[in-house]
Amino acid sequence: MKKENSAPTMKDVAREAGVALGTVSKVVNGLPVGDSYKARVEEAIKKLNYQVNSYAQGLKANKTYTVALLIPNTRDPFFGLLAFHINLALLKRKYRMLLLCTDSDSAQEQEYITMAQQNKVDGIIGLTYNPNLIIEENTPFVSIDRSLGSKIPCVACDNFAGGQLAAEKLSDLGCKKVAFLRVGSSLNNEPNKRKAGFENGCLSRSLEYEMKIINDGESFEQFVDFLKEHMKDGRLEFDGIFCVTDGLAHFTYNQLLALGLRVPEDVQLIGFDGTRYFGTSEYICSTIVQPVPEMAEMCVELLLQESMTTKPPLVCLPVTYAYGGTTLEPKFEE
Amino acid sequence: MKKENSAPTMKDVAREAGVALGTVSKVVNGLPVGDSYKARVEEAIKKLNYQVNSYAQGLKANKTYTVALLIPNTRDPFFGLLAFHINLALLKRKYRMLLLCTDSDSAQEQEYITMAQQNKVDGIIGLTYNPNLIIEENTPFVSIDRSLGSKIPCVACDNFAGGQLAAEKLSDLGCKKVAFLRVGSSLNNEPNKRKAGFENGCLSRSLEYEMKIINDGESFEQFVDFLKEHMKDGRLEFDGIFCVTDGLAHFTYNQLLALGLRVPEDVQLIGFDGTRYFGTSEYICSTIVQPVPEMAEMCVELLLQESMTTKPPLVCLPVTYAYGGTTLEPKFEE
DNA sequence: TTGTATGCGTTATCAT
DNA sequence: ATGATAACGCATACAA
Repeated sequence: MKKENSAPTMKDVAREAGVALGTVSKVVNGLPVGDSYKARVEEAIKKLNYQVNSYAQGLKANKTYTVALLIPNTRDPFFGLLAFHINLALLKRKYRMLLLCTDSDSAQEQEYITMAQQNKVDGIIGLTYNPNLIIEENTPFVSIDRSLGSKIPCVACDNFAGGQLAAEKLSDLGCKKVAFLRVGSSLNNEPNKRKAGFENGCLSRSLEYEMKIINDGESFEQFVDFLKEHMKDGRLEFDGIFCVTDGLAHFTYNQLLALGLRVPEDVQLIGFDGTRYFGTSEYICSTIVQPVPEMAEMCVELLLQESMTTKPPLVCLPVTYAYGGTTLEPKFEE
Repeated sequence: MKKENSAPTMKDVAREAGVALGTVSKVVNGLPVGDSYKARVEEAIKKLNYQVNSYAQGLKANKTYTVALLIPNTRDPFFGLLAFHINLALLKRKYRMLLLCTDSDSAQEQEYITMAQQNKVDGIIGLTYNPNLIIEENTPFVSIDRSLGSKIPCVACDNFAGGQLAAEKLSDLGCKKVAFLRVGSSLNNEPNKRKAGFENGCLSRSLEYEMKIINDGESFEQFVDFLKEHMKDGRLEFDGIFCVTDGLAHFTYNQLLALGLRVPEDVQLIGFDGTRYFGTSEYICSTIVQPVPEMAEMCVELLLQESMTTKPPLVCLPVTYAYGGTTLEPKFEE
């Protein structure tokens, strides 16, 4: 009577059923076993309410069916959506997910990677910002939105095409002079390509444009100043603005209203990400939508695909444009 | 040469350092060891890049430092915020969190509880809807927003006080006749108390009120019909509306505008939850704010508090009112 | 087909 | 203080 209240083990089941330990293991794992034995074992399992200990299983198999997700938080709508779909994709495959919110702390990112490896996870999916991340070779890793070297696959939406699409849409909707507002990351990550795509789109449409780029951590007030500088006689020089994220678009929307401008009549506004009210309602603004479910599936697929000898270093998934009230209605298009 | 690429084990470290297995264990766990031995072991650990296998640890200790969180999703802002703070609270205590999004599927809820127990988690925190959930006694459980029996602590905000506060605020802000809009859950959960609190508040202030309650899954169109029925000569009979969630408040806001009404000038609107744009910006509407960080801390505290012999069956945390543009500004108050 | 024995990586109890 | 050894719960190769 070593442990009164502890959960029953295979040994307990074997004793209860009057069979050997190995037999129980076989029944549990669906290996061929005599019918009468099988029945007795199953009865004992039910009686004792036995459940296999997956920690012990993992110890044997050196496989844990667990994947860690490193992400800044689940409070930002984009991150929350991403975490949700990655969770579903993993659970669908009978994998468990360890959530590690880094709270945008680079030191935490490194620490949690170590923690994940101690947990002997089968792989790690990470949306990280630490520029000096050290990834051990022995744990499969998939990065989101940022390349971590050619050996580690990176999954992102097609940010360049998204920027381009934004420019083309603004042009299609009748804009003559547009602006690009961006909070720049010093990191060399995929979302940075939105700028190049936008410029490319403007050039191909001969659309006049200007850009205002501030650094991460700097005050958004600079955008307000920028807008004010381009006001003349109560009118803004721009009739279209592309913001690098929906969050910035929302901020800009409020500023434009405060300046007495109408959106979309005076200025049209396009954001990026595809953020919706309450996760599922309307879009908060007209936006370039990231294919989050597909990105999640791709991350999981790439991570668990053992057979792939050479994994693609960068996968870009297609984006779409969605109307969200801050551009002229589709029916107004030519 | 059994496993070429596998992670190094304690045995490998012992061999490398030329000491016994037990000595390595002591060094790792900070138990007294001779200085020269300690140095050698630490050097070997660094050289081999050794990391303890917490699965094996858990097997021995029958403790895994892992907690499972059952939640419908992380896409809804409230759930995303809650998951984030629970994750932080657990990580702060060196606990790991298994995320199990149920996608509002009752069958999944039960299945994931079983899965969590197989994983030998040290406890489960659950925000669930399955009316017939079976919780094994042997795993500590804390429920959010719904009582699961006197043996299982339930953590929630003070929903009754929140409803009451909403009524009082509307009264303070000058409302004469108000309405309560609610999507009812057939479940006997805590948020249902918002209704009773609101009624109580209206009565204590002698505030005239009416209620429109639809069942979960029914169309929101019924609310639109309700509003239209109470329109007379382009004016609404109500000058204040309390919605059971911010999501419903947002929907109602749009409907009111479509009916040609001004918010907050013609009708003031208060929601519930404290939802913010992008998780951290302004409130989406005037709202009763749930103390999410405190609720998260309380859940974790109650779950891990071994010493408590008798845990409280229900803990209600205080709510606050926040201005969010759909009520008259505070300065307008008397 | 069924039972037995060994090992997975760690901790803890022993002697030494 | 240090080293050997048993045990945690399970899977499996092997013996019966």
